Amino acid sequence: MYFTSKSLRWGLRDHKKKPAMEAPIVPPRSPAGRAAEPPANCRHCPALQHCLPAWLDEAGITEFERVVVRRLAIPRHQRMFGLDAPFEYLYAIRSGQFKGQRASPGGGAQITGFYMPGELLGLEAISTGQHASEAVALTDSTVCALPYAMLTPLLGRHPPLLKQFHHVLSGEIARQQSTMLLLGNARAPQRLAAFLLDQGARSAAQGDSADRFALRMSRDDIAAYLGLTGESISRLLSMLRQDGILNVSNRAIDILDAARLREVATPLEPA
Amino acid sequence: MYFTSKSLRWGLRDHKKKPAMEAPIVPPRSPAGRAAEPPANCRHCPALQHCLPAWLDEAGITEFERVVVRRLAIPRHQRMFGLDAPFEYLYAIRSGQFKGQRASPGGGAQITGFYMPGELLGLEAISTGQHASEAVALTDSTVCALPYAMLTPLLGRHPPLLKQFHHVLSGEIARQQSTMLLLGNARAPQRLAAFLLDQGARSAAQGDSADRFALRMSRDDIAAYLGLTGESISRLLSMLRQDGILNVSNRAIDILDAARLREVATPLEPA
DNA sequence: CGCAAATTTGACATCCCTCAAAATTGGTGG
DNA sequence: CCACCAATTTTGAGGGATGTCAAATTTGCG
Repeated sequence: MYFTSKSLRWGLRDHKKKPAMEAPIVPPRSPAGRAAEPPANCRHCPALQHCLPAWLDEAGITEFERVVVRRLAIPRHQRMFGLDAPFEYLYAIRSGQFKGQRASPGGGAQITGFYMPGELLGLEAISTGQHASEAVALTDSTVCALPYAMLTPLLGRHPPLLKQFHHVLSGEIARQQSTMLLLGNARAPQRLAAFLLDQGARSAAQGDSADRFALRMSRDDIAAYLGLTGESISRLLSMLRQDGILNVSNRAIDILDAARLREVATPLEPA
Repeated sequence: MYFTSKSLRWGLRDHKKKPAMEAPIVPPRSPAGRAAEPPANCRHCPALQHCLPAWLDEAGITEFERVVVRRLAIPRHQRMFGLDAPFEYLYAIRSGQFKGQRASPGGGAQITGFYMPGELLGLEAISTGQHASEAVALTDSTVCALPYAMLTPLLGRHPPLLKQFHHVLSGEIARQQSTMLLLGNARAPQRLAAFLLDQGARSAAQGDSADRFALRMSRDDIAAYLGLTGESISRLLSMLRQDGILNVSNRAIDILDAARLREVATPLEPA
């Protein structure tokens, strides 16, 4: 039988119990109090070229730095902002890596993206003034907290800043569309292959190798991003290894045959 | 066996052949040439309160109208902009409804959203200067083409416009996150129930009834949005009707038991 | 009124989840 | 530096949700 009536009540997927072992929430309203870091210095920031002030002139950068309240250190596993927290800051990643996730009312969670240095976190909250998702550090990280209320007037006065801000917002929309395409149309092997290729490309964008990199997230994180289970990720990685496409050593990935991996990610059309 | 090696080559889902029967592409570079419509008049636009100039003062609206080149009529099934088209305009929906979709290299397609009056189309293209997705009218519609290059300087001079623009961009990010949550975490009945509730809410936001409305899109469109097949949508609608939750008459939906529909959309957690 | 397209319904196949247990890794204290 | 334990990862067996294929029915449009 198909779709029995009682099947309507089937719960969301939610396998192992979640110990909710996230790090304690840090009060988001006083980021400056968390770490006595030196004030931001964009000129020497390794992420500058991917960040908001990328195209600002010297005077603009100086003004921008005055707005950037302070650099923050976020240890691994710590939440930077939580669900339903009031929106006050955008966070620019200076170093490290984050995951963005949204909880479902049924207890599940979807990871909406992984974020690298130069990228902005919290963009979804501008609209409602409340964070609809949360961000968790995957590695020890540093970020710059940008008070949105002070950022806005700057945008009006510095066209390059405005342009870059819109570039970032639009890029996030485009990236999420790609993810939706994966979630809605691709089978599991294609999802994972596309994910690995994307991770490689991002690794390259940060100046590292495109086919040798370390995954910073767990199998379950990858699964929650791709709409699969951790077990499936594990099985698929084993297959790719057996096929000689990858070397996998725990979280270290070595792409041996990128061409074949691309074939897995993009199957040919049926003749 | 599980995930056999050759299963890696499995194609993307792609059921019935697509006759690619979309309407002919209208050259996107000269929207003013398509229809000899009167110039835009935001003050009397039914969609004003959801649109960009919502919070502008009189002088601001006048200036904004000078930027809005012209109103366009887009007949049902016509594509407004296509994949890989160069980005030049944002399109504000004045009346009607659109679907946004992104093609997958394997021949499939994911519908990234349905868009109502006052909403903006083409936001994903700001980042790269190329449209990564396409927009197709679900009903005869009218839109306003906003040349992005002329819009930008206006944003810097009118803070309410800038604020509304960011509200729209951020809202689109948040909406897509919700869709990803559905695609990655929810079973088919929950996806459809959530979709129907959302359609009802949007109907209400346009001033109509929240539990009596017409779906403007086909079953296959709903399926392509929810990551399912048209057959599944049909079956699920039949079940909801048999359970007394809905009345379905072709594309007319009548929600009889909204409380139960919400239960289907949000199953209780396992004890 | 007639035909193409959309929808519904049925039977069957399969992809991937669920449950379970073994193996490995990483962090921590001695 | 090593031992220990928790967390993560791997692997296996089996079942269920939903896709695929096919045919019947209804709807929409000229």
